[in-house]
Amino acid sequence: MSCEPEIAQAVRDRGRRLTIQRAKILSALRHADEHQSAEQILDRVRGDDPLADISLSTVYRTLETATTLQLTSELRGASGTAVYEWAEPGTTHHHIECTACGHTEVVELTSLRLAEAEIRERAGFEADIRHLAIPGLCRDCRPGGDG
Amino acid sequence: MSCEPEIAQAVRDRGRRLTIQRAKILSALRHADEHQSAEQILDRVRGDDPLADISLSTVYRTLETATTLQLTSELRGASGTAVYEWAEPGTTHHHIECTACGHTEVVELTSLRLAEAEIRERAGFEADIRHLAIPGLCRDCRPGGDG
DNA sequence: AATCCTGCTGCGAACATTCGCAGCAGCGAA
DNA sequence: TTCGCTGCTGCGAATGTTCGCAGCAGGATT
Repeated sequence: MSCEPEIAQAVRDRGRRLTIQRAKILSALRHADEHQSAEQILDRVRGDDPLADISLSTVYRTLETATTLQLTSELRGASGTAVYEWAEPGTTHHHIECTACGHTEVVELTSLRLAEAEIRERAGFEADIRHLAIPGLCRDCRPGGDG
Repeated sequence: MSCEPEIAQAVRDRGRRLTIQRAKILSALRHADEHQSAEQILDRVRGDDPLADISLSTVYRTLETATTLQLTSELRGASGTAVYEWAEPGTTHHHIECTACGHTEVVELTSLRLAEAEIRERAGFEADIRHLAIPGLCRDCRPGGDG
């Protein structure tokens, strides 16, 4: 697809090598319409090309690298399985996950911008809160109930 | 120690059974001066009483339950090993962890109160941001460097 | 004090993820 | 176009955590 050169460029611009494994893995995630686990990504890659024999280790390593490069983001929720999504540059969103029923919603929280600033001032850290999983209780599960 | 009755009460008040395993596990964490992994807690329990043969599964299950009951909090950083700490009621603090070197610091972020309110309004979730691990780059690891 | 219900535990297996190592391949230089 | 450095991959083992199941034990009731 047309965005593959962009992916290639993005990887190389950051001083990493573009391997066919990386190209396929990142392209699969780029074109998925929702977040994917490592195994799901591997299935997609194999679906596109059954001869592509990429190891699961490589999927994990590629996603780790790409997350460092801010091309993707990683979410480790309570489910026990980490999921990954393509991080469209300049976009921000946050996942809130019900610790009781597992239901998740996506919200963009403007107040977290303030948190980034506060962290910079107080600790000198450059926090990355573009994509974060926040635990909580959803409307249906919280003590107060529905209302 | 003197706080064991309080732990016992806290567990029972929440409708759970107080087993010797839970008492020992929670007491060990309560008296640790920093956050502990499941394995470290098990070592402490065995250190106090070498005959106490508690399984690692039980440590994990107890910590999961206690976290649900808000007696403890769980932090899953990038290190791959989850750590737990006693959650003193009414207290709040946040861990920022450098994704490059692993260095962590503890800060209390007042701006996250706003985030809780924003989440309540926007999604109806009761978020629990009392203790959260936030990824970022520390002063030494961020591109800008030391300054 | 004895009884019962069911929540909790220990065990071992399963699962998700990371690591170590030897060999392969991207890409810059010649 | 070839060469060489070294970053990347596949494999399999190790690690950290969760799950399923059978039996035990907390604590309410009598």
